[in-house]
Amino acid sequence: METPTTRPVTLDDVARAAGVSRATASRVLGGYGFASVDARERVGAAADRLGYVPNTTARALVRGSGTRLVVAVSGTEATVLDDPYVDRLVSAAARVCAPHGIGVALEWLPLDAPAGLRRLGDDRSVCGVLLVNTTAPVLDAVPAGLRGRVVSIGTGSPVVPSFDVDNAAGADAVLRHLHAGGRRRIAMVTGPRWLSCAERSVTAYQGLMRSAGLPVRLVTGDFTAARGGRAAAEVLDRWPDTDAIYAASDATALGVIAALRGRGLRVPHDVAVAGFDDIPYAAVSSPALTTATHPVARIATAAATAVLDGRPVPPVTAFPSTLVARESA
Amino acid sequence: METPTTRPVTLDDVARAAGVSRATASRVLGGYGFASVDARERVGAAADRLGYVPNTTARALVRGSGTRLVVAVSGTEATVLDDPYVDRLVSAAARVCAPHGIGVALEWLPLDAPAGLRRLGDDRSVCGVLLVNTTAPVLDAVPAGLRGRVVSIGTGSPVVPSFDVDNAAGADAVLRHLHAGGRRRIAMVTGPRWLSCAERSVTAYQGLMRSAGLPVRLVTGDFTAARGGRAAAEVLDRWPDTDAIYAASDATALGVIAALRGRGLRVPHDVAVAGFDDIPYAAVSSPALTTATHPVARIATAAATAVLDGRPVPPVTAFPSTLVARESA
DNA sequence: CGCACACCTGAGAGCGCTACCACCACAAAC
DNA sequence: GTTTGTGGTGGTAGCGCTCTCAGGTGTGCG
Repeated sequence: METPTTRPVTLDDVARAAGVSRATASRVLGGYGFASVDARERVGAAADRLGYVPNTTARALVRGSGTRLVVAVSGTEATVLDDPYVDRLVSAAARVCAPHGIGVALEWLPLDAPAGLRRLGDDRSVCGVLLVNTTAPVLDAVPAGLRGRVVSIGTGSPVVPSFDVDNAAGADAVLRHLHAGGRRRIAMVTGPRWLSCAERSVTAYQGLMRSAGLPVRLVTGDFTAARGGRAAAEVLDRWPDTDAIYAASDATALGVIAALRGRGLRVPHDVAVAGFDDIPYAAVSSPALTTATHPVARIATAAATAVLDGRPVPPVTAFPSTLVARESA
Repeated sequence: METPTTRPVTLDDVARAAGVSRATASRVLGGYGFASVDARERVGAAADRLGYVPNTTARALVRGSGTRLVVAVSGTEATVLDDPYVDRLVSAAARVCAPHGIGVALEWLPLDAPAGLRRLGDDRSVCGVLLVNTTAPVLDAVPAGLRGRVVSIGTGSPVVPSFDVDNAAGADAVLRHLHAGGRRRIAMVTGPRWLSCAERSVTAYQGLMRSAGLPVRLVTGDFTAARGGRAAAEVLDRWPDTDAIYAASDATALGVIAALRGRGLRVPHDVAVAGFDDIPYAAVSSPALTTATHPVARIATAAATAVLDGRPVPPVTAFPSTLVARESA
């Protein structure tokens, strides 16, 4: 219990106090190999009494296991690091890693400089990498030394397992809801077009519109509210009779609604608006936002767990997205 | 450049390739002690050629420096870990720590079990702790071994330096704006009352109301939108003539606005609403939210930097909060 | 009694690195 | 000539831990 004020308690101290060798103490505390009941009890008691906390740094060194999980975020500019989506990912990963003595680092990995990946692979303190907002070429360039320790959130690839929400299903649910509400001239504000996970929603949108004989009205966005506002203006300028806008993110949808309101249009009376993500503020916006769920924390938790476990993972893990019908559509 | 496929490159490899001893290579790469120009060049070239990446785990072990910064979040229940505020804090800290080879862990530290702090102090892999949403008694209980490696975000204490937004100034700015807009029956939905940083806004509110001869109308909230909605109902039930509500967080304010709208009241015409934080969605809510800034990322960055540097820090660092006047008030 | 096969233990070799220390060469000062 | 630096270098002792390996002590069986 009482730390000797200055020097930290080591395994040697515990072993000495328990009257066994360091090896035995390690076996007991590590829970592997053989150990007599007597030894187990004595070591456990000594560890408790001395307040022993294993030095995970030393353990990681000898095991060669690494102490950090790196969340590598790509994108066109470093400001993506400030995205609430990334915040949520990092935070959930940090929560999963904490009990294992592993910390999370957040780095920006420019898409045009995948060499950074090699450095991560050579860095023995890195036990795994979560690739976010990346592209297939980058995934294909993952060095061999990193295989099995890296997963992608969003973009898929044959070489790196990916975790993401089922974008197509979410888009499908939202668009069917819009259609069921009588909307026929439905525009979509997309995410960044280079992002394959964002593109899956676009494909779903296009497929559904075409099969229903409805016009395809696409405007490119970037998931942000500001861009959503500008995109809404563009939609109305190009297709003034639009009666619904499907935004690829809730932030975008909120921006769309604000822009619509600025033009004197009522939501959902004149134009219905639906988003994607079900962020906390979707429920309290005016009008409350109709959207589809995006279990970001669950995705990050699963991805981090997969890397930590190190077991083989199916190439694609898709999390269901369900409709949340509120007022805006 | 070319990693020998299997075994990672160590300092020994670099030293051998450069024709110097490991000690010299360490000195060159570590940038300390003496080294001839010739040695510097040879070691640098060899390191580049072999693609050497220092093993920060080994470095941390021998230096006794730790590889993780723990964000310890307190609160009444574990769900505070899902707070967007915490996400932002963790993410910003992870970004600061990454270049130093340090990872961030997120843990819940129950207020009634500060013993967890001792464990963190005894854990040699922990290089520092960021205490979030904690209380003065917990801060006073910080073990000696942790002093100098722990800072608090929010709550202050004589023993642990604290970083936070200037709550009082922010509250002051918002309330003066409300008053200037002609509002005289201003209610406040507070944060959790046990949280001293939240209480600073309350004190500012009370002081301002009293000195202006206005009624004090307090309802307790918890920073969430859901609680904000219920609090708004309570305000209107108790004081139906309320003409403004100051919420301790933007999330709360959004909940308040939704509840007001549910009662058929117009914002800001019937009741003005102001928040605190200036979250990204404040600008696109309907009506756009009047609020005061809360530089969460800057606070976390400063706090993490302070812990990493290890230099003495002033007991209190307050970040300015400025009014952002929009439509809701 | 010998032998196999459990179960259990401690010595010790590192993991990759830093930093202390001894040492060398050479130059300037006594 | 001896001392006292001063720039440069290499040997090596650890940091705290895991895990292999050699060596115990028992028990069951031929």
